[in-house]
Formats: sequence, structure tokens, C-alpha cells
Amino acid sequence: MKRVAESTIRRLSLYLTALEEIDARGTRTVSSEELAQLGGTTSAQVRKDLSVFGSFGKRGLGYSVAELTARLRSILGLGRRWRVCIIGAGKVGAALAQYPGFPERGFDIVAVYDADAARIGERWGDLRVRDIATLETDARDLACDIAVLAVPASAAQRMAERAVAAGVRAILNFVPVQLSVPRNVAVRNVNMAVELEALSFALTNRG
Amino acid sequence: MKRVAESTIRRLSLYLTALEEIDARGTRTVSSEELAQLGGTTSAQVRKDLSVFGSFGKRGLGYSVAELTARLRSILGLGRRWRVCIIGAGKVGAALAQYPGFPERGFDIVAVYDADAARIGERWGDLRVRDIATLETDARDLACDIAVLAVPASAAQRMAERAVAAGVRAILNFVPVQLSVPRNVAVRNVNMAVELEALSFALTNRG
DNA sequence: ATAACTTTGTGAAGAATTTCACAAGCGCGG
DNA sequence: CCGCGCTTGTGAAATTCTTCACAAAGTTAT
Repeated sequence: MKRVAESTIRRLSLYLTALEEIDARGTRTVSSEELAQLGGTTSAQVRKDLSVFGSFGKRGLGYSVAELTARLRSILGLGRRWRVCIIGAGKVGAALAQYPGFPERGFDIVAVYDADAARIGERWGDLRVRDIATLETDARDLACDIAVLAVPASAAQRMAERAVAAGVRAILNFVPVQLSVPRNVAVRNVNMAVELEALSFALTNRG
Repeated sequence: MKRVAESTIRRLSLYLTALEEIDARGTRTVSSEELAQLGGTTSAQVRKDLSVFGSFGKRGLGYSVAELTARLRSILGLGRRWRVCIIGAGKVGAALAQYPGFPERGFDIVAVYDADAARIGERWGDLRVRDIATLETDARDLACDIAVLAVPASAAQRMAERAVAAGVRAILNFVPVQLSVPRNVAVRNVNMAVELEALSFALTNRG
């Protein structure tokens, strides 16, 4: 399959959320135009995005909500549950560990790690904060697919490397540091400073 | 000034973070190549991004760390502090309210609102959770520039409209809903589902 | 002062993404 | 079964974004 643009994937995810919303109101069928409205884009863009993966609609009618939902879930790899570990049990790690959005969307948090002796052993719901020293040892049992990185900037690169060594193949990075990882490891950065500063720019140069 | 690409702004923010790092190690001068490495891009991209706003470097030498920092801060509108209110005092709102990254980067949280009587009045550090009913009344005194939206999906559009009515000109939206706001209001979406699903896609189609 | 290096700033080329626009397909009413 | 209205799927055009490549300008060593 030809390379799929990052932006296309992000939009597919938005369409999926929109479809759940549409399904909840009992609608059975949806047009690219409606999907575009809910996803914040244009109908041509919706059709183009979907066309990368095949042709799922009926001309004159639109898309079957149930079928398109199933197709998108399959494309995005959501037909299974993913195993996630959180590295860093500070404020951000704690908020993420409790966030119901993870399990709701198929991402199960199976472990939380920290280096701080004061935090190791703490009970978080049905999780217990583990010693980061056991990361590699645990790896076989836990088989984490994804690591969420929420540690101090100075430790980020080192922890990313250890996570990769422990078998993780994707990293959701909350630390404002550019990680360097093998090409077969996927990284997504969530950087609050970037978002805030983009708003600051917008306010300064328009508002 | 000609329209500046969103992606350029996001990179400028990354360069700024990189510059702070460089400054902390006592380096006085930096080349586009070094900045590119720390920002996860190429030297040509760095130079192109900066050239949109002028020419700040010295050929043969690079950029003065101090001067480029000052220029970027000025471009991004960080020469002042911004007033932020959080709408929605749930888990996400709570985590954001405590996040030291906000004040560190010039964004002061001046109010937190909720609709739930059980939460109204709670003390959060030196903040008190306010009744959302007072949002518009408070507006004059508080003069919030930015609203952080962290409410249930069903309330998001309504709360965004009320925030705008209360004078907010930018919204950082954590709710997975496409907000519809006047064109002069800036919106940035942070959507965890999109990030997770992008990783899921990457794991499914490469890994 | 000159030569050898280094690094910027920027047009131009190239690549990627989005938008346009319309033929083709499908359902419905008569 | 025919015609009308609606909506998809998709080449082609337009636009936007990134990379290339190099002249110009500054630094350093001698």
C-alpha cells in the first residue's frame, strides 16, 4: 500500500469519533458532507481520505454508519486491545493513569513506573507504582505495546531507550524533548507549550 | 505580513524550547544545523522558518542564542503574561490547573469553573472552583484571554460559546468535539484519542 | 591581507496535500 | 422503466510546504 499521510490518519480518527456520535443518535447513514462538518473539514477531503483505503460508500446515499465505523476501526488497528505502560508517576502520569478515555478506546494501562523511592509501591486504583529498575525484567510478562512518557526532560531520552529495549514499539511522549529512537518505533509528541504558544501567536497577530 | 503557516509556528515554539536548553548549557551561539537537530527537523527548514520573520543570524557564525530567544519570544507574543481560565473541574481540569508548565511559560491560571454543585467552592491551591453561572459576570474583572475547555462532550459547544461571550479570544480544547466559533477566536485541539489511534495505526501497519 | 572555512538567506525545484469539478452510480416517485 | 435528484470516487488543477543548492557574507588562521 502506498504511504498514507499522517494528516489523513488523524482525520480518520476524527471521523470515527464523529461516527460514534452519529450512531448514538440512531442515524444509519451519513454523507461525506455531514462527516466533514463534524470532523471540521470538507466533503472532498473526507472522500479523498477514505479513497486511500477503498470505496465504502453508495452513490446517491452516502456511507453506512455501521460499516464505515467497522472499516475505520479496522484501518486504525482498533480490532484489538493495546497494552500501555506509563513511565513517570508524577502529576501528568497520574492524570493519564486515571483517564477513562484510555480503556474506553481500547488502550489498557497495565503498569506505571517511577524512579522515586517515595512513589514506588503507591497504589493507584488497581495499579501499583513499580520501580523503573524492573522495566526490562517485567517486559516479558507485561508485553507492553505502547509507552507513555511523562518524566523530567533530563531523563526522557534515556527512558525512551529503555522502553524500546524492553520491547515497546510506540511512544506517546509528553516531554518537550525530541526523542531519537529506531525508525521502526512510532513516536507521537504531545507538547502543551507548543499549543499554548500557538494560541499566544494567534492572539498577538490577529485578536 | 503574509500568512504564516501553522506548522512554522509550531516549529518556532520547538526552537524556543531548544534555545532554552542550549542557553542552560552556557552556549552563546547556535547554528541552524544544531537547532534542527534539537527541534527534529532540517537546517534548511530552520532557516526558512526564521526567514519568514526577518534575518537574525550571522553568516559563518550562526545565531546569537540570547538574541534569537528574544526574537522568537517576541514573534510568539510571549512578551507578556496571558490570563487563562479552565472550564470544567474534572480530572483533566484538575491536572491542568496544577501543571507548573502553564505559569512557567507565561500562562497564569486565574479561574476554574464547573457546573457541578459538589465541586463548586472546592479549594485548589490558591484557586477556588467557581460556579459556571458566574462566567459572564466575572469576565470583566478577570479579563481571561484564553479558556481551557475540559467539560463533557455534550456541553463543549455551549461552553465555548459562553466563553467567547465572556470575552475569551482563544480556546485550548481538550474535548473531542469540533467547536464552531467566530473566525477571530483561535482554537487549538488536544485530542488524546487521535494520538493513540495514530500510534495504533502505526503499530498495525508497520511494527 | 589573503586564503580557507563556515554558515546564512533565499530563489527555484520538487513533493505533498488540498480543492475542484464532473462523470458515473444509486434510489425513488410516478 | 424512465427521469430526476443526490452523492460518491477520482483525475486534474491549484495550492501549500519542504528540500535543494549556491552566492554572499562573516570568521579564523597565518
